[in-house]
Amino acid sequence: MSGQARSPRERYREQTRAEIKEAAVRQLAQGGVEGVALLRIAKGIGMSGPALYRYFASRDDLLAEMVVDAYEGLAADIREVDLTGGGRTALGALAGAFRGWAVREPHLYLLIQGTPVPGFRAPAESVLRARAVLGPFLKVFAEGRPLRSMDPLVAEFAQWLRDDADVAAWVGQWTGLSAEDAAAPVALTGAVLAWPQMHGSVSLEVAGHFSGMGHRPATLLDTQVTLLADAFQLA
Amino acid sequence: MSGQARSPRERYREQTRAEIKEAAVRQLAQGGVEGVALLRIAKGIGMSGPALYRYFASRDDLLAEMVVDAYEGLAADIREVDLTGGGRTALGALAGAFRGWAVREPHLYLLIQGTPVPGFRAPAESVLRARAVLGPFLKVFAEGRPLRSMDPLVAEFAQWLRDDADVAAWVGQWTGLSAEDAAAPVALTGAVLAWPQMHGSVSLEVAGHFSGMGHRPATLLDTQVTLLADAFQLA
DNA sequence: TGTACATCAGTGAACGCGCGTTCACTGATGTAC
DNA sequence: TGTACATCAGTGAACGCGCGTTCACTGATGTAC
Repeated sequence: MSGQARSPRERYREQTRAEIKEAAVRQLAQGGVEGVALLRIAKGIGMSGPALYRYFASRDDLLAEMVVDAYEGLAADIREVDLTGGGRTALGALAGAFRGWAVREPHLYLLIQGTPVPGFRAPAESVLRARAVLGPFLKVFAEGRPLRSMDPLVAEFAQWLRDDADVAAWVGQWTGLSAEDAAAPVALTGAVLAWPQMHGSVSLEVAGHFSGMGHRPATLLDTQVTLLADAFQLA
Repeated sequence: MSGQARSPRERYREQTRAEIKEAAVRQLAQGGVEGVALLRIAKGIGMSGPALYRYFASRDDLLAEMVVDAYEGLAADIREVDLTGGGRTALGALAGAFRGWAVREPHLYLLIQGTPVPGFRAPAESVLRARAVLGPFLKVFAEGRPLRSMDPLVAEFAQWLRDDADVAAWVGQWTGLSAEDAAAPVALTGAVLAWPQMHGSVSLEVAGHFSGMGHRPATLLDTQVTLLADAFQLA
């Protein structure tokens, strides 16, 4: 992560941490969140149980780090999408990257976007990571000219933009717009509307609810993207 | 359920079964699926643990019945929606009923539409119940005239309709259309597209992912419904 | 209406299991002089 | 370069917990004659 010179011990430590997290992800894939068990992880990588406490303060700590890592992984894929050209092409590419990551890491997608784990408080850091995921969508929708039917939703997001300086800063960072610009609430509305659109089909696909149905999930997502692009009259 | 005369013993038995399920739902609300524990349920209703085995063969059996009940509850709410008039008004009412039930019973919504429980196979019966939920949507979309951009998806669903007699029968039952009618795949496409649209915003709302965001979830859902109604040019 | 028997609801004890976490410890690795 | 000490990684034993499920049983309720 940092470019600082690290001692062999530090290098080894980080390597072991990574190994533990990899084992945890493997267990997540097999048995869901409840299947992530420290003792079994330890056994899996040839350690005794208590040894893990050298690396993570508790099971919840490990889970919290996995959540942050997952958001970061998704955000990284989104970040790599080429936005030059903008418009509905860029939107489709973003949505494709979103779905691509989710299909590749279904258990991780469900970890961060699925049923919340009872008693487990998501780390505050994950909100920031979630914003990194949606950021590029802001850029695309800043060029949008929404249909009249979007007005009520745009109005609500405009209000939010006025009330919440953090959100305004986030929008500004990705679009260069200030909260007063008329395009700012449009960008925000588009991005936040894109989220449930994508989540709708992607989460059902990843959870297996489309099994036995005669359509390609990608076609479904493309169709949803088109609806959205039309509503914002993207080029 | 049936109108048959039941002995006092049978009445008592059903009453106890219901009581057990109510306690299970209460635990589901508190601690998620993993929080549903037979021993704790028993304690909650003043019974000893093993007594529950008179009523349910296993924990999975109880869970399976809860899933079916939940689908039935949602389907019942949907069924009561007044569809006279049709068009986007009817669609909005259906979507509102869908969200209304989910918001009222968030844990049940997550049970049937959220992250699948690892190792737990959903009962086959639940597929039928799920179709009961989507049935009324078929009726509304049978009147739709989809935009060209819907063509790829409609084509895939038309193919499915040709391949799967069960689905064709289901569509016929709600719309009176045969699989050859051009309107049949349109109805199917609309209903199945409405599902992820609604699920997208409803599941994020119910899972708490909208907390701290400055919009009314109902407005978001209405907007998604409008996109859909436009795409099918509903009256 | 009364009696003999079958069915059913419910109990308490016990099973084996895997879990998260703590503790006192051993031995290896790094650091200061 | 060598020695004394501090830091760290890892272990084995043990804790208390709650779980699903089985078993042999007791007592109440229903049924047949």
